Amino acid sequence: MLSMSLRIAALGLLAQQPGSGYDLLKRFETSMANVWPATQSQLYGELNKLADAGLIEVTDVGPRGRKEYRVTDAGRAELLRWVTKPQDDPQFRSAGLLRVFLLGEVPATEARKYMEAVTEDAESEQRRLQELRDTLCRDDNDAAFYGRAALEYGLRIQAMKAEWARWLIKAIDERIPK
Amino acid sequence: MLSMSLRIAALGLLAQQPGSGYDLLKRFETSMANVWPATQSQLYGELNKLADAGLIEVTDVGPRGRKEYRVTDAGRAELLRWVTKPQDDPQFRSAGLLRVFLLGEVPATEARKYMEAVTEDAESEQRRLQELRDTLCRDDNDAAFYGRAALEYGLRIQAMKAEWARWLIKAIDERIPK
DNA sequence: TGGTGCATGTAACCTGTTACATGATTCG
DNA sequence: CGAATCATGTAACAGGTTACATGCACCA
Repeated sequence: MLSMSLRIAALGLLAQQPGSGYDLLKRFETSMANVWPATQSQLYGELNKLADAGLIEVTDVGPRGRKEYRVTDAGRAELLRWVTKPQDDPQFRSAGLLRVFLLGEVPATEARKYMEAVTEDAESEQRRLQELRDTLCRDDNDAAFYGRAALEYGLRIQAMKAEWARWLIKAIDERIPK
Repeated sequence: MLSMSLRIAALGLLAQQPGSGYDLLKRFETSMANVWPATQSQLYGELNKLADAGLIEVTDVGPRGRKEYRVTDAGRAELLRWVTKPQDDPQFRSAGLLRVFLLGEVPATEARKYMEAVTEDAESEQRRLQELRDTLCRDDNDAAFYGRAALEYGLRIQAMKAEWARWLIKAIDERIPK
């Protein structure tokens, strides 16, 4: 019962704006995907659990059994509690970094090739996030403000990653003579 | 059956140097913990699966049932295959970034307080990694070289994170008047 | 009326965590 | 001999992915 980040992600999106599971799913596919991705299956299950726990409630049932959800006061309290108590976050894991860690076990040419791919990937991710930022609304509400802040973090990560990868490639090249 | 990063982490550590599950566990707790953490329970299970799959083999059984493992040729091939084909990596997830994304749903004072904690956390992590780097051996072998490269990545991330957090705090302060 | 999109749900499976469980060896 | 450490394992559960399954509503 630790962590529960998906639970919070769904709760938080509903706090920003009410909607159905289907609506939420769209928002997960766009903005939230870069921060905490979730599948359709998982999301619908979580919404039912949130409703059972009284953190959200169904305000309306529309066509095709569409359930309109809204956060409750208890839900807002839980959200505040989670945001201000960053105790039980899941540990950092990176398959990309694991690869780097093990790069010594493959031929140097393969290692270099991998790092080149990392550079290109970081650069293309950077472009993708730049485009995303340009298409974003210029709203001055809180959600848009912090959304842009999270996006800025992603941009800085990719810039750093590309720079680091180029630095490592140079170091590999200087080592090869040995 | 996708991803399998723990499987590779264990295989890779054994490729760097043979040893028992217990030996491996120690290496997971120290160096590998920063890249791909694993629990004792998970590791022993994975070692048996790797042996069943013929990617590693038991070369010796010592006191207390200690099993000495070593990678096989098939294991080395699998390692090379995984490193050079970064297709099925698990998606990026960050509880910290999720918090930032949802910071608009809590009072501004709480949001600011959280970002201050982020700054401090990044700075202390940076110090921890600096200390780790200083205690590391100066070996010039491949494993040490790429281990330091991964560590450098962590250092740059923390530096970037601290800088970004300070930038965001400034932006929050400039927004408060509204 | 037929296709696309809306809308939700279930089942099987894999990964990862926590807790429990057991016993041998070494050293003071 | 008792404590710490070496050494491996199992069981229960939570979180996440994939695939399957179903049906309504809207619009051309």
